[in-house]
Amino acid sequence: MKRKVALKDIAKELGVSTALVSYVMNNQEEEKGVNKESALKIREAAARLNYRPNQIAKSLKTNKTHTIGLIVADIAYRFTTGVTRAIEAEAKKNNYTVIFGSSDESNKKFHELANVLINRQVDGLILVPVENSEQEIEYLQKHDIPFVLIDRYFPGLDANMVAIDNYKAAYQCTAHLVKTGHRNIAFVNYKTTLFHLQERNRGYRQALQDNGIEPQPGLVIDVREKHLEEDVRKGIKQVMALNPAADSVFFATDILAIHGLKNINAMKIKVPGELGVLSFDESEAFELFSCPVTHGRQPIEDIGKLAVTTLLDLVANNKVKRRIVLESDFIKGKSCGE
Amino acid sequence: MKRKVALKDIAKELGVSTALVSYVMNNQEEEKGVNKESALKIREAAARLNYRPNQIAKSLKTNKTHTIGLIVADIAYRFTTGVTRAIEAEAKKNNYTVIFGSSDESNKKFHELANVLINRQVDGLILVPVENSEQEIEYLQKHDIPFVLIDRYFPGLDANMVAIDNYKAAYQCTAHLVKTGHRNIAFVNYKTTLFHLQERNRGYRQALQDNGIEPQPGLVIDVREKHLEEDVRKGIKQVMALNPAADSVFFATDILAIHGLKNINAMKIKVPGELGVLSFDESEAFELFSCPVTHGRQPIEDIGKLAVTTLLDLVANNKVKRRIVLESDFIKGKSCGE
DNA sequence: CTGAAAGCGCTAACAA
DNA sequence: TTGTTAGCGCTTTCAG
Repeated sequence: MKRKVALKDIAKELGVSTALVSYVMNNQEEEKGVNKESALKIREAAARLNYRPNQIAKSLKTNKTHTIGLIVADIAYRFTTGVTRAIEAEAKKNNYTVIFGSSDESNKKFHELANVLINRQVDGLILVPVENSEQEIEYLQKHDIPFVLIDRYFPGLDANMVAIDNYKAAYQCTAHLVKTGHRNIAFVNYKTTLFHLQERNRGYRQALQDNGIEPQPGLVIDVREKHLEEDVRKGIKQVMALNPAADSVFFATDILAIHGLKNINAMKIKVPGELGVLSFDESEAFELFSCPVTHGRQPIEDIGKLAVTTLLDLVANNKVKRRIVLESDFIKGKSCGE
Repeated sequence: MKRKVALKDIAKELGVSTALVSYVMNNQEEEKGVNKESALKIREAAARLNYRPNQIAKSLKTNKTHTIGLIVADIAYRFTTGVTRAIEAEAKKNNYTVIFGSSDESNKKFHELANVLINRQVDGLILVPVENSEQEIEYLQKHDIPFVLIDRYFPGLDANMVAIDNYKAAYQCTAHLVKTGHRNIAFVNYKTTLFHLQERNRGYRQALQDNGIEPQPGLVIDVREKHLEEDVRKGIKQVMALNPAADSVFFATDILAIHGLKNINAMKIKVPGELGVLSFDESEAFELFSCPVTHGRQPIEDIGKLAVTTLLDLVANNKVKRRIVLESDFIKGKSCGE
């Protein structure tokens, strides 16, 4: 790469000081009362020499990078692409850039990424925490590093966060299955300590109970993340083989639903005839299924947007404390026999 | 945020020079011949004071940020998530970080993003160029900014790139439809000036010709990116209404295929019975379709990996010139009546 | 084996 | 209205 042109090059070219050039390049000509003519000359020279301010140098001086670090759980999730897009857009609106990494649900990678981002002096972090990442979160708190959790959170940690009410969402979904005539409702969820997924579990159970339905242990499928395909396949087989067999399945996440539907397809189970299906969170893939899938929907745009605004408030004034809980939507399809 | 601890803090704490601390923190104790004891003391103090090297300062000094800028066309594409993941992994292996932005197929955004990334002193760029971005590319060339194009490229521009042979891929796909007994093969593609998509067009035409099939203008559907849903819907209707109607459809991209299949579902057209379907590039969504979709597949992992290695070679020695053209795979499903 | 010091490109307080 | 200059945190040369 050629030697880059710096402030002092254009100062020298024009025989003015670097301060003057700096003022003009930062559009402070007004407040600093720079002569209109000088300003013009400087702009012209900057354009001619193709001057590009070195953000690195600027950051070192101002101790602000205008950068947000984002750690997502898995780049392949629909939640991730949606929220990343929203975060990027909102960040851009505020003149911030996003540096982004995926933990792939690994606590080790989560930790490493946080380190890299902090060393790069990001102004703050937006995090989708993974299982067992409480320590890392506490570390950030202890060291006053501004951050906002999204999607997931830990009940015991008083951190800034933007998420939905997972209990309520799961309750609504389950209640919808009951309302559409189902009694033997299977529930497919990850086997995890993540609080937001446990909340979905709680919502499912409570809705059953409130409708006078005895929960059947055989209808609850715990899926190991590492054995996703296998466990979903076995789970679907299992709930269909019970007596009485499941009349419906509630998938706790879109990924689980996709794998479930794949198997339902393969097993030639009719939806909604033989089996009602409901998913929490949606996927574009649903549109190719033989029947519109009824599902809950997170307000992904809002989550991303609020995460950024909260974080920037936090950066500006580190006394902010916000726990934002949003409502989720519910999209009626035909997969529950509505 | 609390005041961070810097090199000189730990130097002062120990009564040694910053140089010594710097050597140890960069694991240069051997080559610089630092006393083992001093090294130990320094490491201990660094840990105790929770020292974190300021990458910004380091970058300013070394003129290397160890950062790759990545501009993708749309974060929602499966190609994007796959290639981003591969790029991130390979970058990490080489101790590089990825800063990432999405142009959303807009040339303006592409330009702005390139600017931001360059100002942040990324060591190099990996780009999925958008329509009409030739100027930007030429600018980068003129200013010796290291970059690699992926997925898309411009035949007239002699730039480093990693992509597939789109002509050949489309030829193979079309030939497969012929081989499986189809003659009235519709082709759905974007109306675009992007070379790689035109190449798919050329492959389609040539395959028809080589098989003695007269191309029918009515079977070629040009989709406007801004009117994706509408144009695909109308297109499917149109090719089914022709006389003779289409007996198969070849979708030039996964997105087009998804929208096409959605309509095929809605119109209750039987695949493969009434209509053969073939897609170039795949989507997880295909798995929920009533029948396994035959499709071409780009070697996404390889593209990402090779893009990074090429870029890093380029950064180390700007004389590299590489135009890497990869073969694409072909996945047989059942959607062509195989 | 260790320390002093210059300087990366920029900002901003202060002086003129 | 403009110029001078210290210094952000780090690397690295040179001297001791």
